[in-house]
Order: sequence, then structure tokens, then C-alpha cells
Amino acid sequence: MNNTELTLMEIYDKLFNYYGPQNWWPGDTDFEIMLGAILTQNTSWENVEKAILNLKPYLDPYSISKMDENILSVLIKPSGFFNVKTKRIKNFLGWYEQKGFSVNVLREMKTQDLRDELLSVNGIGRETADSIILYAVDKPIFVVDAYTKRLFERIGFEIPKDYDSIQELFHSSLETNTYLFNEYHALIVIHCKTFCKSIGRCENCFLNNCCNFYKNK
DNA sequence: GCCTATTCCTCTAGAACTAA
DNA sequence: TTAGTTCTAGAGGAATAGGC
Repeated sequence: MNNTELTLMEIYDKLFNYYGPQNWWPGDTDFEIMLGAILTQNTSWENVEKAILNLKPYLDPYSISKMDENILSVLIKPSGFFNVKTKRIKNFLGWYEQKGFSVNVLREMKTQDLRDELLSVNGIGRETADSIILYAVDKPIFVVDAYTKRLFERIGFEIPKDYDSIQELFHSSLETNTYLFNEYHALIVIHCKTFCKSIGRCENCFLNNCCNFYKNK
């Protein structure tokens, strides 16, 4: 149910036509993407890039898993929450080691099983788990974040409160396609950073003619 | 057991203020 | 008036505590 005449696919087309392909996630390796998914929690991507730059000489799971926690926390300091994130990275690597540090092992798992296992790791929540599954493991799962809720609520969709219900809304409305989910989430992020900020820049937004938030201003 | 509110910690954007 | 600096509120995901 929604209060807009547009479908989720039509909104995707509008975003894609305006911004073009985003080709996320910005990482050189699958492992870098996984780390980035943890480091980007509560932080802007610019600061994550600084932390990843510090980690570049050690960017393989073996090196990071052996690294002293104090050193790791210093290296990831630019991304904020460095003490918390150090523990989360170590927890994740403890789980990843059981998989032989192999992304191919993850690819062979059923998506739901993989997600359940990731969520059982202390420090990995829904958004982080889904980001890893979509962008590092290349499995089709829609990543929901605060931008997603804000954008579609403003447009006029009746967005459920809980994460899984929002995700189900997208899964049931869109083709199950890794590239589509990848691009859609990236486009939502860039749109919310450009126009649909907490204080919206609606006057210049190309979606304002179909946005309830703008019409009711 | 499930749901909600609070806490954690740091950065950023924007507002407010000061000095030239 | 402008430029530079300082201050403040808000954003962000996950864990945890507390209430139902």
C-alpha cells in the first residue's frame, strides 16, 4: 500500500536515469568490502576510506586476524567508534576463519543460512550483514537503511517499522536481481545525500513532483 | 520471547559568535 | 560585511536493559 502513483521500479528508473550506474561497493577486494561494511557503521564513507587507507598494507583476513587489537584500533581510528569496531572486526574474523577465509565458501551457502550466521556474530546487525551478502558475496538481498525509510516515507509509501518487513516490501515488489538491488541501494544513498537530507532540498529535487513530503510542505 | 528505549562514540553540518 | 572560529544538535548501527 502506498499514497503515490509510482511503483518502486519506476522510482528506481528515475533515480538511475538521473544519477547513472553507481557500481558499488567502492572496494578493491571482497574482504575490503566486508571490512568497509563494518567500518561504515555510524560513520560517513569519507572517514571509512581513511581507515581503509591505513589498513591497506594489511588488507587480508590473515593479517588483520593476527593483528594486535591496540594497533588495529589505532589504524581504524578515523572511522570512529574504533574500540567498538575493533571488537566487531575481530568477532567477524573469528567467524570468517571458520569458513576458511574464503568468500567462495560463503557463496555456496544458502542466502538465509548465511544471513542467520552473520547475524549471530556479535557486532553484525541486519544492515551490515545484508551489505556483506549483497556487495561482497554477490547474493541478491536488499539492503535497508535510514535513507531508504526516509526517502520512501516522504514519497508516500507506507513503510513498515521493522527492518525485515521493509526488506520484504522491496523483495516482493522487485525482481530478485543482485545488480538491481546493488544499484538501487547505492542510488538511494546518493539521492538522500544530495537532496533528501534530514532538512530536504526539495525545491531542486527531480522527484518533488511525485513526493508527498514536498506537496504537503 | 518480543518490543521499545537508551546508550555507546565520533563526526559533520549548520548556527552562532568574533575579529578584521 | 566578510572570513574565520567555535559551539551545538543531530545522525548513525548495534548492544543492552527494561517493560509488557
